[in-house]
Amino acid sequence: MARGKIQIKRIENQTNRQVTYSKRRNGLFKKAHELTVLCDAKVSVIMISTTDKLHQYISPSTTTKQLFDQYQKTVGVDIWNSHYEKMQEHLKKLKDVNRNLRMEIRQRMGESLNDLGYEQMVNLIEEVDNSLGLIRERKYKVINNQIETSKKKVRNVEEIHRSLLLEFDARHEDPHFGLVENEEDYNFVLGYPNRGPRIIALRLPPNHHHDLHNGGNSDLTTFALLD
Amino acid sequence: MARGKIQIKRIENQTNRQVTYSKRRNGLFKKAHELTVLCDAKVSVIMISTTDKLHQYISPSTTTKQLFDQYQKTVGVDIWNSHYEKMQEHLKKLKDVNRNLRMEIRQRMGESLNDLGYEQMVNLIEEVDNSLGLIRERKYKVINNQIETSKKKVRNVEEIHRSLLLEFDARHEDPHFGLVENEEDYNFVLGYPNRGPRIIALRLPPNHHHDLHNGGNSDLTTFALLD
DNA sequence: AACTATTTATAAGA
DNA sequence: TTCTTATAAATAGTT
Repeated sequence: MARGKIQIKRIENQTNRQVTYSKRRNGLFKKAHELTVLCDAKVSVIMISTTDKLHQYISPSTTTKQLFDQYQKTVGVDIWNSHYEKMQEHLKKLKDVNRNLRMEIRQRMGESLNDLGYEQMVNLIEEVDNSLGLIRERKYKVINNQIETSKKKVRNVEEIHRSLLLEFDARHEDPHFGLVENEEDYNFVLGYPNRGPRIIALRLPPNHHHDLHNGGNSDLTTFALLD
Repeated sequence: MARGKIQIKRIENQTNRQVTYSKRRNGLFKKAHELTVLCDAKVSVIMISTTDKLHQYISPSTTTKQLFDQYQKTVGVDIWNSHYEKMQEHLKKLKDVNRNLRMEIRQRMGESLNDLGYEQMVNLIEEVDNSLGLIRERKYKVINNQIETSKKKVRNVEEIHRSLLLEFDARHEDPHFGLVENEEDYNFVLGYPNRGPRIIALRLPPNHHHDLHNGGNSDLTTFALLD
């Protein structure tokens, strides 16, 4: 279109083709943009060169995805819906499952019982009753475990106490040995490496911290269960 | 670009805009096609006017879908993914919620209690116990409703019986009238339009069908509650 | 990448 | 819409 007319056919010279591609690409994008502004339209231009390089123009008022969605809607071609719709189905199913689970919980909580027939209600009662039994059972197991370990600790302490008494008796006649070192041993065995408490009998083992504090049972109460 | 330079800004005159859109659209498509041929490239031009009309040019050597797939591969993964990833996040969240709901149910059923501390277990027992109470309450309400409606039906039957007896007495001296029609009336009121059972006192009303059959209560047992 | 002769696109008017 | 045409813009070939 300048310095000579050209035929509209493939430019065989590779360099020329490349140059023309670059020039005309810019021209096209410029025109596309002018159209966008002048006519308030939405334009997407995508081009791929022979060397597989991709360039695109998209109107500022939109996105390529939006435009393609609209294209799809209009033309009715399915580009990515297979993917998309599967996900949406999956989502819907999950939501349904979720709703049912919530319903089950509500019914187990004694709510939303209007939908249940008499028979279903009787079954539900039996189930919840069973569950209650299971949980109570578990609670007692936990308590028993706590008691067992407590007993072991106490036995341990008593044994140490005895051996200390024996040692004390043994050293009674040998005034060169004090009891300081022994006390440290004592504490060490109990899990208090240094400066442990002097009154051991009233102290719970360290792993007793959370489980028994609340729920109506203090450490002392629990200890009362030991005998 | 002719008969006067123009500013590149929205053409306010609606008709002018439309005309310019049409002209320049053709120009753009022509340029796109020239580029396609001259440079052996693939070009897609999609545009949507203010009036939501869609026009497109696509190089003959390809299809819009192909080009867009390539676009996706090269750039669009990101754009597409904004949508996609959000859906996946949503999916993940739903799955999590789902898992938690299932866990709650399992715990209410007395399973998977290992993760619960003592206090939590005590709370759970209290809750399940409350729930059990609520459901039982509901059961009794349902039973009472059934009883109430049964009583009403019975009262109704008794009244009809009485009136039939009266009628029978009244017609005792008039042998022209039989009791066949009366029996049909009788059955009709009870919900048995034709050929109803003769022994009415042992039959439950029709709406009693499912609810009381199982769960340890037979029809007879339930009827025993009526007095 | 810049230049420029020439072609092409197109704004305004019909 | 289409045609016309003066003129702006694009660009092919060159530097």
